[in-house]
Amino acid sequence: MTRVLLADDHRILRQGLRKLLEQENDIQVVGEAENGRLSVSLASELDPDVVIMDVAMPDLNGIDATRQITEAKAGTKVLALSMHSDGRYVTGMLQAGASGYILKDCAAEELTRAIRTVMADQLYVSPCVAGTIVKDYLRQLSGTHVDSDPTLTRREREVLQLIAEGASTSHIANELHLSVKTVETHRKHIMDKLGLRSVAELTKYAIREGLTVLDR
Amino acid sequence: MTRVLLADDHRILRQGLRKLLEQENDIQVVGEAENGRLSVSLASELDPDVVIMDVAMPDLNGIDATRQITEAKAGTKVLALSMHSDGRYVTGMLQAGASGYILKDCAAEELTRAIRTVMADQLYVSPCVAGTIVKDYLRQLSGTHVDSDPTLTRREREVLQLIAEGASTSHIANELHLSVKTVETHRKHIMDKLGLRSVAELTKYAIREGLTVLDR
DNA sequence: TAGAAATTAAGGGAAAACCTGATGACCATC
DNA sequence: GATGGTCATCAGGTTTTCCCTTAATTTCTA
Repeated sequence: MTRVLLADDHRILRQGLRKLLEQENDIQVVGEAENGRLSVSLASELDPDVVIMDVAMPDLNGIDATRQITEAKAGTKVLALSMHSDGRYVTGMLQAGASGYILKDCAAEELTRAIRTVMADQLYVSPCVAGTIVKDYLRQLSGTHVDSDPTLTRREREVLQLIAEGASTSHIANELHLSVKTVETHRKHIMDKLGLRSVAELTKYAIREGLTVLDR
Repeated sequence: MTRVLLADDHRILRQGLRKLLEQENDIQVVGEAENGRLSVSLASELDPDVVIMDVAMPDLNGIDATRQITEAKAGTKVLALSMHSDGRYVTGMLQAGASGYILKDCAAEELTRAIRTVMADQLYVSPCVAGTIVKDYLRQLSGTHVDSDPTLTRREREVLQLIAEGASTSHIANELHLSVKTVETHRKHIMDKLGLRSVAELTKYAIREGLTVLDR
């Protein structure tokens, strides 16, 4: 029996996925998470075989959540379920340790096939996004390995996402169980690394990097 | 028996909704549309009682699709199912003739309740978006006619742009030859009018409104 | 294993935000 | 020509955040 954790910020989608997966007699949904942070703690608590992970989620995005989950327990498979076939999301998720990447545009059969594939220790990537990966791969082969942006640490990305979502310093401190002073330090490091001096600029950077979205 | 047409661009979500709705013995899913244009032609072909309509869809968006459907046949109910609680989407859908508006964040029970409510010729609006509507309504009552950009004054837009470009309060005050206190007041008015609480949110709003750009 | 990077956090002064309140200026309309 | 509205301007006082420096502990890496 494959035990599955669902991580997506839309409850109706989670409930629908649960119904679809419950039809399969070798798959069992053991939990649901409405944001990335919750998915990390539930993954460690429930120890599922597979986490179905949306890429764009509030609080902690799917990429960083995936990294935390796969690093905490290498056996846990993460299957990305995304609206976007954007190359940055795909490579980001796979680099973060995801074992598969499928689109919300796919059929339920593809989802179950993907689950069984990653359970067999193989990668599953939607045909429609595979092209993107190959393109990125070829670009990398051709030597244009551009590392122009300074790399933020995990913690810094986490803090940046919350800043860009409009959270105050004290709110972030609470959320991450840190002192206000620590959050301030992270913010300063982020600004120093990026050469930015305001929340407005940080927000734009976060949007470009896909750490936050423009709605809401 | 209530006959339902599902219009959403994500197949996995449509399949999930279908499974959820099939549990109800007074509801029957008679068709699925993956974009707005298809939903219009399927609505006329299948003549469903209710169309569950995503707001953001390719080809033809949910608002215009709703307008075409309700104009073609007044009896067809449209129930908006959206990721966003943004006021413009909500009012846009309702003005286009939708009988309800619920969020993807809702539970399946809320979806079925909404379907039954609109079938009883009543409006159903998610509690979380009702506030937005009431605010818009009150603003309209108070006399200010609703433009594409409702209530920001010229000065406020000027200040907002500078905020979104990363300028500090004192820099804005200098730039506009104002006191810091005046700039603070403008900022507060902007936030109050838009219902936003942080520079990050203001920045996103400004980007959406084209007041600032994402580059640099 | 030594050095570097990451994460955590404190103190203290400067700056900004937040809340309340207030003054003209302008503008419609009654 | 008095009234009520928004708009634009700003002050005082309180709370919060920002900024700079310093530093301990953990973790990664060469």
